[in-house]
Amino acid sequence: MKTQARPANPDKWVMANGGDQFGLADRPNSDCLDSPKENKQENLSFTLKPAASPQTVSSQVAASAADPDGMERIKVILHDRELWTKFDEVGTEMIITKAGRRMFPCYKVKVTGLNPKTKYILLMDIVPGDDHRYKFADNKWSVTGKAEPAMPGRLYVHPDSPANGAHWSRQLVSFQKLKLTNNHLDPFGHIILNSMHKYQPRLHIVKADENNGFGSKNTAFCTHVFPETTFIAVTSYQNHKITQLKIENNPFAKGFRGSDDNELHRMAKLQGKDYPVVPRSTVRQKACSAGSPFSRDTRGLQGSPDDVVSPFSCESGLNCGSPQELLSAPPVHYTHPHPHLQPGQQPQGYSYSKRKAEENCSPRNHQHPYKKPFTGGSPSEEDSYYHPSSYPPPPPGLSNLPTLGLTDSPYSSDMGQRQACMFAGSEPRIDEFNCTSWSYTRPLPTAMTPVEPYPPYTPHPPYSSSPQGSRLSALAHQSSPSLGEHIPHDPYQSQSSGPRSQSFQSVPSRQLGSPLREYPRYKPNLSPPLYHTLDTHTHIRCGVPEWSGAS
DNA sequence: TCTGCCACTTA
DNA sequence: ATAAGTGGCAG
Repeated sequence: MKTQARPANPDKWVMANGGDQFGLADRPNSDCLDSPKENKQENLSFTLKPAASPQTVSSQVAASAADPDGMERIKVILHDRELWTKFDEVGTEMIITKAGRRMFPCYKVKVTGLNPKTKYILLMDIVPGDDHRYKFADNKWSVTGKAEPAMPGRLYVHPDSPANGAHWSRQLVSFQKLKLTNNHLDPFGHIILNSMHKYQPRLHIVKADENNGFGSKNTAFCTHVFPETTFIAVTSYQNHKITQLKIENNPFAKGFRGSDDNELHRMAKLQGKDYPVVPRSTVRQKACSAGSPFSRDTRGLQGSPDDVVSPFSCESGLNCGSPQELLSAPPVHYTHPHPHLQPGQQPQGYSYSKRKAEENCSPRNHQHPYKKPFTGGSPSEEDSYYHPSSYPPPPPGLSNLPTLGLTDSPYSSDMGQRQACMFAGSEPRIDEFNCTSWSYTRPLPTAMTPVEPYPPYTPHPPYSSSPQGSRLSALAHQSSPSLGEHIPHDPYQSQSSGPRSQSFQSVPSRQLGSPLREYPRYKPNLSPPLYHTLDTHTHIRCGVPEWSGAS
């Protein structure tokens, strides 16, 4: 399979928050920025540049020389990290439905360190956290077997992409419209996941500058992973505590908030009774009283220090990996999947950040314990920004260009419709996920790497070592219409301003060989939103979506 | 387990 | 007003 490089410089790793056990995955989200949808299609094929070699572990400052693209200076702070942590401590569950379900908490990040004039594409993907299938019994999660083959990995390109650094930095980037589905034949471009499997969202920032455009040899990119965003996909909530957290925090679930009598009456009404009934939640909770199954052992371990910033991901010199990598992101996997899940695992309370230098964050990384205890202690740091999105999406046509960034204007008005694009990629796992943040670059297989079946899960996958040379294969995007969104602020956002600790982890770039696996893909043109899916092996497939206008 | 429908809420 | 996001529940 693929090689993996290992980190060249261990030093570089920065510890961020703890790593999770989960694999990492990241995907970009940006709601705030979301704009309306648009479609753009583009194919991208590009090669990644190697990031500069990581230099400093810690700060970005040093990065410049080694990091011509400045990818290492990019810092990403998870918005509303405290909320994510609350869920993570219990064992986050995300509902997946045939029609597609949004994530809650919503994945929003504050991105800093971008060159104001350089164009970037922000995208997310969600990779398997490990290769196990879980069950929830006795009020706790446990492994029941081996994971099913990964589905086609899809990428969700933030609707505002490509946009310049000033745009992305202006407000929170929200991936609010990203939806999760259990329909392997999903035609909407939603991210396809398997129920009762653990996943790790990952955010990728790809430089889409003309000078470094897609299509060209190297494309710098960096990947940020926030361990606290790991979750288990479910068709219905398993842990009552999660249900309660969702109800208490998601505005759309306000109707289920029991406070008061209202609830009793409501319940009674539902039950057709005249008299108040004890709120279900109450009942359930009692039943479930047990502590959360997930102990965050692992996760908890991840600990996030304060906020989670994943500043460095890029820093490592490599910052960037190729987009492909993204696509095929290696599964990261931590050794311990969830903390909760697996007992023996190491606690990740610490986060470490490594630089990508090494690329690998292999499990070995685990070694580095994160330091932080995971408390949520830190105040929120996140961001403070949020914002309306209003970028116009680029015209649909533009999008085709291979280069994402290049073509269009940044959020111009057209964007109204930008949409996120999905790419199908291989599914990487996070095995190594431990790393906190890192960026990687890896050689891409050619654009189309042959498809490989889903790589077996390896605890310590090898990573490709050299950051350089990675190239992206093409990413094709297509536009998809709908994704863009604006995001209102969340009620949840917290602001954090503090210095950030970065908690996120960067993912190693390994190259995975795994290209996208094939999958039945949905047809590109379908429905309303069109998304691009990219197969790895196929190379780009971008279907061009048309955008039908749907939004 | 998963799906469809329900009542409720936000946008 | 409509459209769409929520969890609960019955099947």
